[in-house]
Amino acid sequence: MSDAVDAIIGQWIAERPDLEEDLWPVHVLGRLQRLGRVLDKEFRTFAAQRGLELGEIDVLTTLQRSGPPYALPAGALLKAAMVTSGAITNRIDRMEAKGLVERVREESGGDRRTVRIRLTDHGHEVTREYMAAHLANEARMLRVLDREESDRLGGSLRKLLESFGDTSIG
Amino acid sequence: MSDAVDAIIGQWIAERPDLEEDLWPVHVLGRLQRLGRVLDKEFRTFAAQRGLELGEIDVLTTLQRSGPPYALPAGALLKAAMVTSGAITNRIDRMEAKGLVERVREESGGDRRTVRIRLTDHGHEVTREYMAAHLANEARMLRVLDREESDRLGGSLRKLLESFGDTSIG
DNA sequence: CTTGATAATCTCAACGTTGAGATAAAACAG
DNA sequence: CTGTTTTATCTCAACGTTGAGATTATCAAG
Repeated sequence: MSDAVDAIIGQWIAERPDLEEDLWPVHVLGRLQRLGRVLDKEFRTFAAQRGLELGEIDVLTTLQRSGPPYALPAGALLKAAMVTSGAITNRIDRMEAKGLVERVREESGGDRRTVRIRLTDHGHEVTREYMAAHLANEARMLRVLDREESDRLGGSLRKLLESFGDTSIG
Repeated sequence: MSDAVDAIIGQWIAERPDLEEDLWPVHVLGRLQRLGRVLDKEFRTFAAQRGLELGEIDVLTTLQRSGPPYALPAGALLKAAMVTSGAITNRIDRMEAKGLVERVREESGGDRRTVRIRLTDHGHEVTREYMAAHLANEARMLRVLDREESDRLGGSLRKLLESFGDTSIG
């Protein structure tokens, strides 16, 4: 049993034997980096087959799971998506053109700097269909792990995320 | 102990209780997706502090660990980096301008379609310094896991990578 | 009030990647 | 040989993100 990371580590040991003792973090971080690329590609293709961009999925699901009234300020989406303000503006522009979300400015009383992004009925429907298909796809992708190993893996990953400060979606 | 993914799953259960049984893959894949983003940002910053792009690191380390003569055809770099041909051409252009690599076309006998990318002395030096700092940084990032948990985590990640077909760097 | 600082969003040029197509060389078939 | 297919690399326009700056609104202090 060996994967691409084993091959990479083997090359390093052959070329730089002096580094052998220091390569152990690559077993974890090299694989995480590589899995990040693989999953990104997989999810991007999955979304594209449904006419959606990965960043758009991000916005749709964030709004959906935020619950009624399915509307959040642009700034909240920005933090949840871990991207810059320019990226969110572009996403909302595109998604508004597709009829998935709409910009709502509060007329009376509220903070007139904020723009709330609200799921349209169409956006709701697209998101519901997408989530069902996406979760089925994710279950398929994890067939190789039994439930116990999956749980233990999730626990270790949680420790890492916490230690990196990724503890909140607000 | 809870991280951003716990928060996301909690929101989903509140908004869509009917999905609760289907959310378990998110404990693993949601975290992998999120760790991918976090690590990408971390490594990108780390490289930028040394005047390098993440894609450039990719090329430098691939050439270094390939061993003497520290030269590979553009196509090999393309597969190793998991990017398209246009991306590799651009990277080589930039890195050649920085004096990190050089294009070598075989004059006599060889296949004149292929272009071999070779590490320059400067590229060698930059790569050696970078690897030492990078491995120290990676060890620091994994402080939160003891060696046993780290090994077990690496093992589960290897299973996933293999099941996704990521078994070779050639 | 008025001034200054902070906050939320948008604008825009620069950047790296993608993906289709072009170019050129090599391999193969007749 | 000659013509076709395949392989390796480069070209280029389109795309999404970044990051700095502009715009507009709110808040705090005097």
